Amino acid sequence: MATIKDVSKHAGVSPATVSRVLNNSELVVEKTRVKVMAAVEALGYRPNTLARAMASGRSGIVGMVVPEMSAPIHARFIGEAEKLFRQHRIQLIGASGHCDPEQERDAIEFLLQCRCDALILLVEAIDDGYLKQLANREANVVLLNRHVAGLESQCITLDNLQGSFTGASHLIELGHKRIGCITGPQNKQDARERFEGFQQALQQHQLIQNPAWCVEGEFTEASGYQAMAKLADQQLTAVFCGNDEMAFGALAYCRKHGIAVPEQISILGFDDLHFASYTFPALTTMHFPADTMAIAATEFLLSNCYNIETANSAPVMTYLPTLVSRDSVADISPVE
Amino acid sequence: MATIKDVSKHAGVSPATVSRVLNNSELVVEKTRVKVMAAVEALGYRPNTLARAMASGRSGIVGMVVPEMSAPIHARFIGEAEKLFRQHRIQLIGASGHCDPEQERDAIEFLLQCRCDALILLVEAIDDGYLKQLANREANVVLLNRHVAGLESQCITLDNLQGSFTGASHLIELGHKRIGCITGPQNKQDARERFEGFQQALQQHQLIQNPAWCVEGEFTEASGYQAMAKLADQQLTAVFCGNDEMAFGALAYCRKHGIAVPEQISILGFDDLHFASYTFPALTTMHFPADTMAIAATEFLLSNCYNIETANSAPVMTYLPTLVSRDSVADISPVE
DNA sequence: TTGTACGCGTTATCAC
DNA sequence: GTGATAACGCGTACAA
Repeated sequence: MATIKDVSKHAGVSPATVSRVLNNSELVVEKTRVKVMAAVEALGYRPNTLARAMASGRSGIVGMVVPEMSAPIHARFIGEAEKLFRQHRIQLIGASGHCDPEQERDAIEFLLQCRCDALILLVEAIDDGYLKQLANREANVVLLNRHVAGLESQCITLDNLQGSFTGASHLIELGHKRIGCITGPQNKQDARERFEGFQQALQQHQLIQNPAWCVEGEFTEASGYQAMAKLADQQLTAVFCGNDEMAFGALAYCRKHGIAVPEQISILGFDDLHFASYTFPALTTMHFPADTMAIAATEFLLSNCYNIETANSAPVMTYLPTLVSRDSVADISPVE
Repeated sequence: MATIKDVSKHAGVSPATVSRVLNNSELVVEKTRVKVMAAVEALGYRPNTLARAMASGRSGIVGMVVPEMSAPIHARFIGEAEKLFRQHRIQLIGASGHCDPEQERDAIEFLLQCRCDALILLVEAIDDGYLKQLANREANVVLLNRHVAGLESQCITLDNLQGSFTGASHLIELGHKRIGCITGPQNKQDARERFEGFQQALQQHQLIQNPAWCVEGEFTEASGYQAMAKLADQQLTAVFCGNDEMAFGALAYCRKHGIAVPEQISILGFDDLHFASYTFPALTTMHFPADTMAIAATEFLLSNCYNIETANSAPVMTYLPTLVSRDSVADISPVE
């Protein structure tokens, strides 16, 4: 593959001049520029990003760690960020952390070796201390969906507590009193927050909180299905699910066992996955603005790390889930 | 960040020796190796992947282009490949082509500038000529889901035609005679192949092929929904869908309009997305082994580009979709 | 077994 | 405006 030297010889100028032309330096006379561009064309020259990074001290690479690249919600994060970054000729590289402290750490170390200019981290298992040290000494870091004390200005988070509070309140307003809950794994922060918001809503309305009505799932359909099996004979009128996938599982259980949703039982999800509108009944759920948050993280770095000002260079750092009403929740409040 | 020179000074050896230790060269005495490793630890040294790539002429980067990184099926491709590559300390970087020739080309050029050692391409719009030239001159290339004459040995494809033939035949064997079809966009190769297989199956069983029974969709739920609207009054007993997403749309239409699936009409999908088992009724569909194919592509490159032999270094290049029977297709064959 | 010196392809800092 | 030249951090012949 042709190098900058090849181009310079072909054009009869110095490598430095070629570099200037390629980097849109003003200090190049039109005639020279044309000559150089012609040589670039003729040789099919492609600047070497690696060499460029070495020389300039900027890699033009942003790394991103998500739990699982193949999970729909994470794919959305990556997809949106990649699209926006590439418009600015910045390469996003992804790595998966699998919610395991060692694997997350390994992923981060790996990205650091690639000399990423910045890191977008959606990590759950790794400890705060490591992240703080990372942010202070090693790299430009944005934390997604995680709150670390001292790093507030770099955390883009979803207000899970407020979101599930809103969701549970919606159920209550519709007349539901016997409300069950399928929570996510309680070793995860977001699952805990979502459970907490649910509990607070019930508490505020002085509703019964029966431990038998709360089952811990694993954020998967299968676990939602099994959780619903345990909840089925508790005479509940509604079930609040920690995420959509468990809600899908719960829905599947109800269909399988002839429990009509929402006539016999209402089901509320959380995340608003793409498929939520195609279940039967279509899932009422709390919308998680993943796209918006991915874009916010991207714009934050574009501005803070690359000095590129975008339409929205001071992105909002905390997002609120909004209720998306579909067909899986019934209004059972007494008729006036 | 510490460099190899810093480490060498700290350890009191030459940079070359540090390099040897880091690359597991045999020519290092144990005592030296310990000294060096201690220095590495002490300084928190991380080898610079970029510099390493420059010096060795190997970037250790594989690029991958998919139509849309946020689409579930593509996310699966990327996720699987990344997982396997990273075990071998190879970085996968993804870019989206959006099914547009210019954007696909741009994505490829961009990856080439990053000096990827190899490219995994899931591109639909770009022309064969460009790909051939690329494969012959520029890089190690694997084509996913695309057959290019002359590049057979580097194409990992799904036998769409055989798959839809199998699917349609299944419908026919179950007694269906009035079978409609919602095809994907006919400017896409896979959509055409799937339609072709469908037609061949009908032809072989001498069934009617009414043009009014075939509607072209766009591989999206919305288009499947609309297509089903056109098909609803054609007295069909089954509809073959070019992919699952359109089948989801068709399912949604049926529910909305009180058409019972599969009692009144059977629906068959194609792809076997994760979500297919959670629709109502659960979707009968043709399984697209995306995970397996992604792993095949990865192993192919591991072997052919990095000389790393894996469990399965001579992967199968053509895959056959298999029928996954769920609940959306009814047996209406006359009782014997 | 270890050290020296050069090259990888580019940018940046000087002179001219 | 343009051209030498020295970095950037590492791998690797070659020498010792």
